[in-house]
Amino acid sequence: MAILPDSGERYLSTSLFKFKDNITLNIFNTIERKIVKFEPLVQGKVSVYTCGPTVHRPLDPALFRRFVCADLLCRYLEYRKLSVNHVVNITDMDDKTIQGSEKEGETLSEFTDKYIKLFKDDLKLLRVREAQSYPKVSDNLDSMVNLASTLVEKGFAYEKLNSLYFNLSALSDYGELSGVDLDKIRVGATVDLDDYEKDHPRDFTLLKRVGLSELKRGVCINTKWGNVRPSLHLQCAAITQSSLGEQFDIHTGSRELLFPHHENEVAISLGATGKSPARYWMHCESVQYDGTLFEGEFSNINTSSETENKNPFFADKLENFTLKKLMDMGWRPREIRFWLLSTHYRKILVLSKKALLDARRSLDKLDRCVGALLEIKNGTYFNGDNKLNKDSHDTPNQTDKDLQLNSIEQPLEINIDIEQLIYDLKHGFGQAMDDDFKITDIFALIFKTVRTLNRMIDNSKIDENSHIFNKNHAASVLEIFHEIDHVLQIFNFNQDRETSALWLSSPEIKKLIDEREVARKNKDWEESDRIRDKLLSMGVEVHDGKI
RNA sequence: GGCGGCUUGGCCAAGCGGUAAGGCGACGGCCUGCAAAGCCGUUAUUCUCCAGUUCAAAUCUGGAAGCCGCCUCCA
Repeated sequence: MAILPDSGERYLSTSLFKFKDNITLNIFNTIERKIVKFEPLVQGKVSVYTCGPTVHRPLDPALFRRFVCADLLCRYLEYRKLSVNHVVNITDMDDKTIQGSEKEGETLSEFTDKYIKLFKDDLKLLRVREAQSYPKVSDNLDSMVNLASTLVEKGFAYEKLNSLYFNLSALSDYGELSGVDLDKIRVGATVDLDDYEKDHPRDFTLLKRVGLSELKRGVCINTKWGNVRPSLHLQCAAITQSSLGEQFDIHTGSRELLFPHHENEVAISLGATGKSPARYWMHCESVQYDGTLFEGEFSNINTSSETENKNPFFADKLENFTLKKLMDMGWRPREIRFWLLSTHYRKILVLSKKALLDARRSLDKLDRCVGALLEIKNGTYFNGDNKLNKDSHDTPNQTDKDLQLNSIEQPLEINIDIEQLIYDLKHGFGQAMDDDFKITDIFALIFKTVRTLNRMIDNSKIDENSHIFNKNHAASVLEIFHEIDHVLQIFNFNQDRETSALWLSSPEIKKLIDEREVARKNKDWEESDRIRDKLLSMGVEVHDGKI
């Protein structure tokens, strides 16, 4: 008689084991300010647009977050068997890239190509799924000019001293996305209005006339309004239209972009096509730096304000932490990805030494569990020879009655536990992701699972016949870990210690282990500890059992 | 000045009307020659504060305080 651990629900309805084909994904839609059910425009397909980087310097943590959040979305949509078309624009023609290239004495494309490569390298390191396309602004200038023309024809844009501006007074329903009230904003808070000749200070730039140096370098478009360059707002609006059409599914970006950028993208679209470009808007929150990343390293430095100003590290701002810099400081990209995912995307994420250390320790714990599973699966589980020996000698610690009970009841019950564990993991993962990507629920679930697995492994004699935890169990658990890792990309399934066989095949390591065993048997602790340190420095961890 | 967001243990972080998930850290125990890892146990009568609604509030309502983002440069 076995006890069903879950009241038997999954035995009654096997369909619970599989996800339904229709989408039940719920996401927070910024424009509606609530969590809504996601339904793609075209059955089975999803179009996603993410505001890309300006390629004048390497990515900073706020950008990492934007792309890792978009990655989580795209990977999950694919996990749910939807075909994803992800477009990320690249701003390679703006004030910063032009100034940067001038400073470096390079052509614009020489300059931006370097940073485009860096951008893609960083994304790869952070295990971000490659987008379907990365259209460059400089390759889409015609579509921008065409879009601007349409706006002029429809009365939404006007020319003033060779620049083109969007006429906000022509659009009645401006502000729906960000909720701004045009009558109450403080105009000129971040812009020097003297630089512009707009009819109304609220109007925003579509095409900006270029200066003489840009004209000489040919970094401009010749239009009927003059030699100009597209504004950021026009860039994104034109690229979404030319690559995804007048309307697409999901527009993602960071909170900072909501106003004015995304609001203006909507305005351009409304003016040109009468439609809002994206049906769903997803915004991730900002990243903040708490100044602790170099704590300890410079503890000897006196922290008076004068010293702080002199020490470049104390002055470090969030945007100075490039991926390379973080890696130079010893943080692995996987740890950075884990940190980026560890906070819900709509909450502020803090970059701190503690946060990264937490990520590291959590991943270590996960890796150890996965490492053990891999070894069990491969039949090379090596928890110290002693433990295995001990176990094989210790078995008859039970009465005949116990053995009888075990052979009949316990195995069945424990097997069900493994199935239950896998079911809970898969089901819990889908449920949490469907509920606006409740990633913290998933991490809680994973670590709960790890503890359960450790307990099973601990209490089990690992061999072919183990009813509690054997090769097949390990393989099944690894399979489900693999499955959810297609989305999360945080597991490490290629650990060096993947097989103890690898160590044991190394004569040197085998010899050291054997030597250490002899030393331990002779109670020569000094020698034993010395060998242990040596093995550790070679990346081999020994876990002792009883002598 | 406007709009929006946040405030839960030492730290991170769930919870969204039914009596505080999970992780890290710390402490105690098991295991060990000692460690490490793992396991077990302890670690918030209480959720920024004050009122209110309710049989019942961290969760709803009203008010206060603190912190943060954005306000048509750039992305």
